This record gives sequence, structure tokens and C-alpha cells, in this order.
Amino acid sequence: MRNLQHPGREQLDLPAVLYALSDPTRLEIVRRLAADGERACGTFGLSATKATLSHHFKVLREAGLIQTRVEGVHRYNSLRKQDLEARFPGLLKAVLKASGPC
Amino acid sequence: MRNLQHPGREQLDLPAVLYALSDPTRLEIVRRLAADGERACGTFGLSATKATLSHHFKVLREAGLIQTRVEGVHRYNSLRKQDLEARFPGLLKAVLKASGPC
DNA sequence: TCCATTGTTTGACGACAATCGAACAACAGG
DNA sequence: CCTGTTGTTCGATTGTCGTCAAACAATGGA
Repeated sequence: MRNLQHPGREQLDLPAVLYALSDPTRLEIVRRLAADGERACGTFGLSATKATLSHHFKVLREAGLIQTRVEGVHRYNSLRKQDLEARFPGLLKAVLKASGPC
Repeated sequence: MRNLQHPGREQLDLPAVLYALSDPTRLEIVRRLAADGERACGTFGLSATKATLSHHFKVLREAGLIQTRVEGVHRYNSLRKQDLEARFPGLLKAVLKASGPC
């Protein structure tokens, strides 16, 4: 549990990324990370339980959308903007723009 | 069955669009429509059965990605490029680019 | 009118996904 | 140590998805 798995930049899979983004809760997480930068899991104020949110973060992490840094008792999540831009140019920006004003 | 349902431009829903694109078979259909323009359902040479393909076309249609025109015994499908571009600027282009060379 | 073609619908099946409560693990501070 | 905090994992439930075969519908042509 100390070391979290993140796929490499070359392993990012487009269908998996699109699938991860197709859930409203996960899309909201990504929007906030894009707007506010790094955040701990518990600071999103979403209405799901801890277990459900942990599941969504896992889906996002395994799809390569976010990376999670462990520091003490917290997990700080951030968007993998550069990896995503390198692999899928313009995609993240288009999705964020399409998801409405921040 | 004569008149097919297509959502209006304003009704296009981003999670639904991303979900529709997150299946490899459906993504391939979209890629070919983008490359070749209008095509009948049976001309894609995909390995799934008629029933499965019909299901995928329905998902794409109901998400607003394609429109289907009935002519005789054929259903001609085309990408709703302009509606998609109006609602989600840059998204389709980024997805197509990310999905590999045509 | 009969038949072949094209695509949809139905019903079924197995696999997977979203959700939750409860138990667990790791850590920080007293 | 003990305790509270933060987040993960487990087990179970409920629902959805992708897939297929079979039946059906609509059309055009022989």
C-alpha cells in the first residue's frame, strides 16, 4: 500500500481514459484537480462515501489520469497533464472546456 | 421504426459521449465514419454479429455522435461533426487524433 | 407474390461496475 | 501505547453492458 501503481506514459489507453472520464463523479474530480491543482482525497466535498470515492480515485489512477502522492496520512492527487498532453494532444483541454465553466 | 430518434444539439451530454467513445468497436466505427464519410451499417467489416453492431450503432446514435438516414433497405450513418464541434469544441478532433493514424 | 437482403428487437447469459457498510492499515499527536 | 484521522480493501448487492442466436420487420427485385 506504500507504493501506488501508475501506468507509464506510453501505456495510456484511450478507451480506458475516455471510460474513466465518462462518469460524472470522476469528471468532477478531474475538473477540480484541473482548477485547483493538487488535493487530498477528502477535500472534494462529494456526496459519495469514502469507499466509493476511493474506488473512483483508483479508476482514475489506473487509467493514468491522476497520480497519487502519499504524504503522512494523506494522499495528494494531481492531474497528469503533461503525460496526457503528450499522448493525447488537446484531449484534456477539450474535455474540460466541454464540461462547462469552472 | 421508420423515424429514428436523435438527440438535439443542446441535449448532447458529455459523459454519454465519452462513454460511447470508450468502447473500441464504437471508436473504430467513429474513426471510419470520420475518414470515409457516410456509410451503411453493413460495410464496416467488423467481426461482431449484426445484433451486436446494431447495438453499438444505437449507443452512438442515442449519444448524438452519429445520425442515421434510412434509404430503402439501408441505414446510412454519418458523424454529427458540426453538432459535436458546436457543443464540444475540439473534442472529436482530439479523440480522432489520439486514436491513431487513419 | 415469393424470396433474399439489411438491419432491429427480444431474450438470455456471463462479466463487469457502482455503491455501501464494515473491517482494516498507516500515520500523527498526545 | 492509545486514540482519532485518512484512506484502502473486502464482501455483498444491485444494476448495467457486451455479446450472441433467433425471430421479426421493411424493402426491393425476380
